Amino acid sequence: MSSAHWMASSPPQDTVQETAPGNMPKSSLRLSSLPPIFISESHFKDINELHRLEDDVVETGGLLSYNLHEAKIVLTRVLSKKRITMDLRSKDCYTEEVLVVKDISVADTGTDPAAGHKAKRGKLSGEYEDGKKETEESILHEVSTDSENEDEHKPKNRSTKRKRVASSVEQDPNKAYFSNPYIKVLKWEWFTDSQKQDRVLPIEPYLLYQGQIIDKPEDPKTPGKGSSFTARTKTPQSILERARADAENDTSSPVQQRSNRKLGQIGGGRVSAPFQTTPHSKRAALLHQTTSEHDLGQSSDLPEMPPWVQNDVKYACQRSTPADPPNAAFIAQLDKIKLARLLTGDEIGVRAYSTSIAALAAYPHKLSTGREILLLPGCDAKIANLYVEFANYGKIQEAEDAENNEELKVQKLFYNIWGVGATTARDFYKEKGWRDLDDVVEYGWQTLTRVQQIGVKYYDEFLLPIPRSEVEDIAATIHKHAVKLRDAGIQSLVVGGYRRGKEHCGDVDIILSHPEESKTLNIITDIVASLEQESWITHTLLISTKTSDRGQQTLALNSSSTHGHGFDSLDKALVVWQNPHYIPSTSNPSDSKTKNTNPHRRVDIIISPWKTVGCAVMGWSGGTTFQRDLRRYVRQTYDYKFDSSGVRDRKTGDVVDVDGEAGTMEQAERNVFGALGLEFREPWERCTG
DNA sequence: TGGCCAATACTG
DNA sequence: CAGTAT
DNA sequence: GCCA
Repeated sequence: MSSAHWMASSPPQDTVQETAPGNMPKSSLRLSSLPPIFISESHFKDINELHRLEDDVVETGGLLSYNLHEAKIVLTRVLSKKRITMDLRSKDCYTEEVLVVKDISVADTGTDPAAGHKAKRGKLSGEYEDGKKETEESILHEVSTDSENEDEHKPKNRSTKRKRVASSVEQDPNKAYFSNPYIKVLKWEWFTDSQKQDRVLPIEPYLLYQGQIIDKPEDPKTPGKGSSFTARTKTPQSILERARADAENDTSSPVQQRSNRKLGQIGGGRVSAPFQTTPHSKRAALLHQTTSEHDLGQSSDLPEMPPWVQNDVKYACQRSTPADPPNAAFIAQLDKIKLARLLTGDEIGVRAYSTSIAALAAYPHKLSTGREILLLPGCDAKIANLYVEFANYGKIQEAEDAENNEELKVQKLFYNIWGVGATTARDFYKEKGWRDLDDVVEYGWQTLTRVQQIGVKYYDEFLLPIPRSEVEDIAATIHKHAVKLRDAGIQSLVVGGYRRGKEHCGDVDIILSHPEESKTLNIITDIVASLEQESWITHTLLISTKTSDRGQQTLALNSSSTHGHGFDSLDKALVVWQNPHYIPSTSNPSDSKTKNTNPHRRVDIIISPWKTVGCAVMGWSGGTTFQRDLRRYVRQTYDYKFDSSGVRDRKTGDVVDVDGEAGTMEQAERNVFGALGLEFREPWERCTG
């Protein structure tokens, strides 16, 4: 359709590139006097749509070009500058932004979405003087400060919004633009809108980016990875890098240790698909079919299945799941695939792998055969096949691919920002075009939410594992403050990963309660304030006081009903914690009185009324799948609704007391297990992942 | 083949 | 309302 | 991806 059209490397204006005789446009729009046009394919559905649109442009006499070094106009659906420059670069077109566009009058389309602001990154982690309350506000101030002082690096300041000189009538408003040699990236809508109006619209409101073509910059070093921040960062890196490395090692070590080398290497035979899903009588068929040559020889005797397998017990809360199961290495591979599902937004996949993994984690024997897996709830042919591959080769291609995928690696980086989920991580990558934290800071700082800014700021520190002893210190401090604020009747318990026995914790979760209900009312606010005052809490990411609020309302309206507490959720505060007592290292006295380098920690403080504290403890102590299955179990067997703030009958809405009488939080939790017909599981048996 | 993995609060 | 967190 |  087009080869003739875009070859034009001749001067733009005169190349009245008439379209093929046949297709005269219905529109009278003529673009033939404009410079060559390039259409960026980003965000177009498929190549066909792109071709169609190219045809549209050609029909108007537009001079299509595929060479960015001759095109002066680029039409795109991408909106962010960052992404635009990336697109250009991918076509081997390196540019430098030119901010001032033309000499005469620059219209002020106050809405220009691309009036880019680049927040200077500069001070990231660890760079802030702690001073006292370096609260959220201070961050925001820093932000705005940064962004104001900045933006100056281009000689011509950006959109110094000059008022339009109402350049009269039909002077060509584009002329001043096309008199310069810069490449102009316009919103695609410029074309479609022009089509609609049958005239060449001023490009100005659609101008996203204007760039001057420069030589391909040398990149002598591209440190790329190793640290979340690239060399651009001023922050001293050694600590951060080590920190990150530690964190990563920690994640993989307990799992990877268990070697699988004994398993592999059965012949060189390729494992194609030993287990296949067949619509009917799938399982039976599978059990007899296949496997003979793939099951590593030890074909016949399977170990005796644990009771929960034999009895079709499928909820993770009904079985024991240790932290270091025999098949941890295999599970680690599945975790990689699961992460890929997570990052790509495949929630169903995440769910499925979580279930499979939980079952495998509860399985007490080292797997010997793919067939075994088929017996486990939540596991079927896919998982069995993955196991066979793992057994034969010691690795799983799909997992390796996921792990090495550049795009996923970057998205994972973003996902690890507190306050950034999979969707946003993908958005950062795909739409914004960011590739590392520097990009986030530099190009998007002001678009981040407050908590995301905090998440970025302490990115590395939040990834650091917290030793148990420090968890205990933090808990003791919180407990102490609670007692001070109320009385010695306060009880507290560290839950989360700590309670499950993890050596290193990702955060600290602590539940506070008091046998007297009135003593927990509004205590969350008081505790945060008190801890803030003593500088333990540096930021409050989120505080939820709904229960207390409701309590007060109920009390106000109905002063007689002290027990009318409809529990919905627990009061809680998610905060950033830092030990304010910095002990300067003797070896490095230079930073002695300089700054507190104690790492910032994520701490969740949860308040529970005593009468539901068992539910709170239970709801906060298990692994994710344990909790999920607990809710499913409770729904399925009783049609109740389990919540960390209590249990209710789904039909009547009535509160069901599962807590019973208890003197301690642990006892209360045991009561809940019993009341729900569950065998008690120690916290360290709830490591479902 | 469709449903599933819960439930709730806060933020922008 | 979508997104994220617990 | 598993299951009813």
